[in-house]
Amino acid sequence: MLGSNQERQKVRKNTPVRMKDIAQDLGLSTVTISKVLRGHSDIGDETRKRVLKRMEELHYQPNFAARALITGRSWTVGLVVPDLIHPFYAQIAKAISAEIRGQGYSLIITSSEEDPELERQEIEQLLARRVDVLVIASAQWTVESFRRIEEQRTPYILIDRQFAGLPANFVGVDDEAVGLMGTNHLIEQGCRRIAHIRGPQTSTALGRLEGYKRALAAQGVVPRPELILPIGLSGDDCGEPGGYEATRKLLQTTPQPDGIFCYNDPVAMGAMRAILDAGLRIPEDVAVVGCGNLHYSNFLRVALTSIDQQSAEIGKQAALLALSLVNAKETVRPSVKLLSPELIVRASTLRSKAARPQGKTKRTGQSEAKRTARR
Amino acid sequence: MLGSNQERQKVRKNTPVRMKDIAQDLGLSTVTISKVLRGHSDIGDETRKRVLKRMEELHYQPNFAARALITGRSWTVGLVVPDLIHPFYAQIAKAISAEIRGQGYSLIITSSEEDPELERQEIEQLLARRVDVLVIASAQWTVESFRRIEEQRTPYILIDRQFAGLPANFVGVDDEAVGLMGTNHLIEQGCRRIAHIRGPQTSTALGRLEGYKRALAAQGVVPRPELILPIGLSGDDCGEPGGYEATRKLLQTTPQPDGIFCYNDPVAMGAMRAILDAGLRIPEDVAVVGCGNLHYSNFLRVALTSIDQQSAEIGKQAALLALSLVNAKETVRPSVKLLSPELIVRASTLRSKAARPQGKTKRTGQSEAKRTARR
DNA sequence: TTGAAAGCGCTACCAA
DNA sequence: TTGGTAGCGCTTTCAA
Repeated sequence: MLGSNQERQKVRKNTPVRMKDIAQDLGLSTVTISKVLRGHSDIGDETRKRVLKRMEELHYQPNFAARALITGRSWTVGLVVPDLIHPFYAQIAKAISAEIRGQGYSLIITSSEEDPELERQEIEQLLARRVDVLVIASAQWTVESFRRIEEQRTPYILIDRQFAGLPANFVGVDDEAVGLMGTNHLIEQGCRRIAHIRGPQTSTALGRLEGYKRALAAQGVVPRPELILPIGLSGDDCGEPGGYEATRKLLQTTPQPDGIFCYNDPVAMGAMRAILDAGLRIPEDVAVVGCGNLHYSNFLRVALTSIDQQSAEIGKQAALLALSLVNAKETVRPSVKLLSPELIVRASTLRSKAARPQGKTKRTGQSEAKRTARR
Repeated sequence: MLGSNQERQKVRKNTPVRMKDIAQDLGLSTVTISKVLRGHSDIGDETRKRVLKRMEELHYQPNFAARALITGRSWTVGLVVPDLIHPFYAQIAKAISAEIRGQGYSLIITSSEEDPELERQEIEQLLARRVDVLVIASAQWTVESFRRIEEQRTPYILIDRQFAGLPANFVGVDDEAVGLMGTNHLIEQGCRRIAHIRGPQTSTALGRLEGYKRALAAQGVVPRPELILPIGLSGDDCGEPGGYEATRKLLQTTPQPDGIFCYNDPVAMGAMRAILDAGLRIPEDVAVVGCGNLHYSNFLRVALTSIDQQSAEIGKQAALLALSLVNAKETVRPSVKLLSPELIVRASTLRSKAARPQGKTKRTGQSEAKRTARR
């Protein structure tokens, strides 16, 4: 046994073990080894055991490239996100990774930096690598990239952001429900003049805006245009500073808004800073709701009520859908999964006992904070 | 032109374009196509142009698997981190990705969830995929996994956490300098009884502790054991709640500490909460320094002074080192890159005008906050 | 139950 | 300057 091993080492120095090596050691053919590896039934029990034993001994690792070449499957999932640092996407990446790991898949992650052109290139690169399936949170404005993917017949799943008129697989939160939920919560807290700081022209932002309007409409309130502001400041940087600027403007309208539903948490943080800077109280004078439930929402000067977007669940569902797509024999028709958002109530909207959470709602204190360490 | 394309499509339906297809179309051999693709010099100008044109037209994409099989290089970098959601690691991942993108490499990312066994499996998986180089922020206690990597002769780089006695490539921040810097800053701010909430038994935590002690020693102060506490609460969860518990204990010692140097930002956040809950002021009664400079440090009830760990720079340096390793003809001897940390002074330590930042130090207000949006 | 032969798409080597 | 030949390590097919 050991003898033949050493022999091999002599001949092939520093090269990984191949099926051929095992076959030669055992006086079998590579075909037999291959079959054992993949659990074929037509192999003698005795032979199977010998082969498995030798594989162990030599730390045999099948060569993915060779396998991919012949099967046409790379056993990789490609993920494209606009920004890996954003906890929302990081969480999705983590969930996908965890879900596919057990099935022998690996995850190639790329970050498009919110740049459509870069995203296009990244997709090309992943297609060239023949990933078995693509999961994309797109920063595109057009659907052109997706046509290219379809040409290559690589299955793909959009997450987070949808495209009207593109019949593609989609997993994301129901953004209209997000808008409804946030606005209704403010109404329940007794807010009467509710403003909205809206996001860019994405399905996400438009959906939330729509939900905001519908919630008001349900109360017979006609949305006042001066209470719907885009995120302040132009350019890419439309987070905290943008929320600050927009809120400064909002506070100058009379009568002042007494509640603000914000496109996302950074914007809400900016809004809160502007409110505090103006000498007003949160939530007594102005209540604030964010979206995203970033994990630090709890540690702000005023803990921020936010709408959780189920990032882990989005990742998980996307992964499951991805696995089903690669295993599908034929092209299946696109499936759309809309997840329900969840309201996390914190201090920024909690006005006295008037608070009466309803529906899918969670109240929480500091104890919820369970995050991280070791760095 | 179009004619031959359609012909091809007839024969090979739904299969990606191969070199062979282009060769046949143009009456050349695959070898010529291959050379054009890789920019070999020994190809006629005329031929090169024709080939490139046809490649365009057919959207030719080289098959990575085939190329990998023959060259033995997979053109992938494997990254293993303990937790993708942690901004520190996310930032590193992003920086590596950006750095290798231009060189034709893709990044396979896996998260070990701080679980050594899972990390071992992930490394095995990546080795089986023949990644060209591994970058690992390890959650291991032993060096066994690394021996396996060395056996396979895959170059690897440790980041963030080091292992004593393991001569491996390393890129990380100088943790002793971190400890020195944080503690010295507190001293400069006039703190006299400086406590330390220490982390687990990793190189990172031990280095910071060492720096803390050295800074005190330089002042002729002998560190008092009752002022050095491990993160409170046992178990995995040693972040914010742990910092809270440890600080509650610290505040019961007499005389009370007037400054706390914390292992990381979550711990510091817990510490601040405990201090405020005890009715004390930050920084007047107790000043607090964290480590990590998580991007929300600015938005806390009291903005947190923190020591930045250069995550982007770590990622970049690791990527450059990785690229140099895959291109190295022979095994090169391990290189160790220790980056200098950077002190970011905020409200949690800024005591009146007594503040006189010195050395590599940055003072900052809200304006520094430049983060994200579109979600 | 086992294995010989063919070939996946590409590149290395050397001859024309 | 161009291309034939010979594989890379594996799976597929089909014959023994």
